[in-house]
Amino acid sequence: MATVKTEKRTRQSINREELESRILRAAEVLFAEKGYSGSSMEAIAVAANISKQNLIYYFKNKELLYKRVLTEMLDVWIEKLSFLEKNGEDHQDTPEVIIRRYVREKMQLSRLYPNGSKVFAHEIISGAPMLKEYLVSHLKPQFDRDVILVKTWIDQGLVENIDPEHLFFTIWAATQTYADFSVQMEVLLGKPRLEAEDFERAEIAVTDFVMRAIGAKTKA
Amino acid sequence: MATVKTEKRTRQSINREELESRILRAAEVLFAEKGYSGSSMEAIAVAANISKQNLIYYFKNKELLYKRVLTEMLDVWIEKLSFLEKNGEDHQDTPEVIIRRYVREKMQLSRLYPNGSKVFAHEIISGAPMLKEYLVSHLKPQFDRDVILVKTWIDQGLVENIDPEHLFFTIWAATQTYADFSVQMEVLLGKPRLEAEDFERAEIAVTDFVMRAIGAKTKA
DNA sequence: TAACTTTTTTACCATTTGGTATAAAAATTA
DNA sequence: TAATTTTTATACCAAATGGTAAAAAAGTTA
Repeated sequence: MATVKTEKRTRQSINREELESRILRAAEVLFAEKGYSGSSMEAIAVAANISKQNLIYYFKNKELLYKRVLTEMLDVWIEKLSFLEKNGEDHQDTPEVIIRRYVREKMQLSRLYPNGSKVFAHEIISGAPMLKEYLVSHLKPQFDRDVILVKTWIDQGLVENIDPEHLFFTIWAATQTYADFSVQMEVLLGKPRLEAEDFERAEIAVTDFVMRAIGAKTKA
Repeated sequence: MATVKTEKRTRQSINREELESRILRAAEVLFAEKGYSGSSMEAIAVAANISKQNLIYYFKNKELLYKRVLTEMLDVWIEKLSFLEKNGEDHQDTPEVIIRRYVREKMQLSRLYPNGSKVFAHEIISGAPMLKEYLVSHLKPQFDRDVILVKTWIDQGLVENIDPEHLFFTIWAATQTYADFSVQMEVLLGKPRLEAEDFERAEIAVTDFVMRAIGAKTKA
């Protein structure tokens, strides 16, 4: 579609890219914590260590910046979410192996991109005003295929007669909660931060739940 | 502490109560959709069908109003969350019966108070600035007792050797997601709204997952 | 080095926001 | 009915917000 211009890597273009991603990271943190309305351009600029007007030079308005943060995150996200399909058709992995890997990948997303997850959560809870279209065009087709795959597993007797749609809802909720609701867990576990070992325990626990739920044996 | 004044039920006091709860409902809807910063006093007033200055007469600032919305919701919430403890000690219900009821109650909260759930979710995702203290003082003690109860079940061989803390995290996440992420589900299920039947299916699915996860037999 | 492009800074502004001060109106009580 | 309290409406404001206009500064290229 668009003419791909092979960027010359001048000092300027390098700086620009670096600054752009610095802005995006700063914005992500703020949007995660304060939501869209609660994050001012001024505050984002300060967090990125530039002037507000310079921020506006790079992202000409707040909505554009917000959408960039969202889509940058979804690029990573969706790729992982399509895991099931990709691995299910190519290889001949068992449902257990596939789902086990799927849960692990989702948990890693929560651990590695907690802010992205939170921005996404705020957005969905708010009715997905900026994202609904994307959900319809990108997530739903993939979801439909994944649901069908699980149904074939059920037909083949590979897993219990579970509810495929709600299986996905439960897996997503159970894994994303470790990013979105981390503060609640910190309080309840009496820890200042969720550590790597907490995520490991969580991954084992959630994986075991899901394995038993679909009727697979638990691997010790 | 405070002198309990037995309110005389004049026409004024009745109107006041009715108006106050109308404001709280309107505020809840807005906070759920737009978050704290995204909901202006003006917009809340309009939604409650009064003037902004009149709103301020009833709730002298935004933070106070927000906290009232939160605590009104938590009163309902926490009562249901203490379900386990209450029923576990008094009656001699089996873990299966208790957890089954617990999941059902949580699902009902998502169905009946989706806005409250969303306000709560926004708040926690944002780091619980207004609620952290409450979580420490109210939710944690209760959580600790519930965890101990599950541990005794495990010791008595009544349930599988599950991870109690993460069992609760998973149940909460899997049930609350039907309030908080309803928009995503609507898109994926291709429905304009989640209906009663969706909640029924969801409740069955989630209950089955949890039952299998804890190692109880599924009731047909 | 000169022309040109990209980036940064400075100054400004209209609108929205949460909130105050105050007086008018309505309801309650003595 | 008069005095008092509660509720509502009017006028206003300082601070913050997203954004524009324009020029200075820095970097790139011919």
